[in-house]
Amino acid sequence: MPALEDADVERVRALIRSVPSGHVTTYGDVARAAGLGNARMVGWILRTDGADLPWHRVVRADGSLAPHLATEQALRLQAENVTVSGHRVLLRPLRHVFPA
DNA sequence: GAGCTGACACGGC
DNA sequence: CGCCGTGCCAGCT
Repeated sequence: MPALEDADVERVRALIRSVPSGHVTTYGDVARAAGLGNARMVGWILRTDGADLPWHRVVRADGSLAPHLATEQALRLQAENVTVSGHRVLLRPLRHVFPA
């Protein structure tokens, strides 16, 4: 019965807000921590209700960024001292892990 | 009601 | 290593 509920959306928003400045997380991690089946849903939530969130701290599993956001996202990340090479971030040392 | 689209992940090449 | 194709779930036309 996995129809996206308001509670799920709020959970995702809270998780992203909990990511400290200078750190980044992945869509997959957020999805798993929020109890969502697919990481695509996280992207969908951010697209609809993520304007007021630090969405730039959320990247793909391999550290790459979505084409349309790549430019601005990279800019914002660099402003937080996050190393960005091209359209890709080094999440190895900066990856924020959510508590199980 | 059916089909296309998308702020993703993963396995191959 | 990086690019490409396939699978997933929900929403929109």
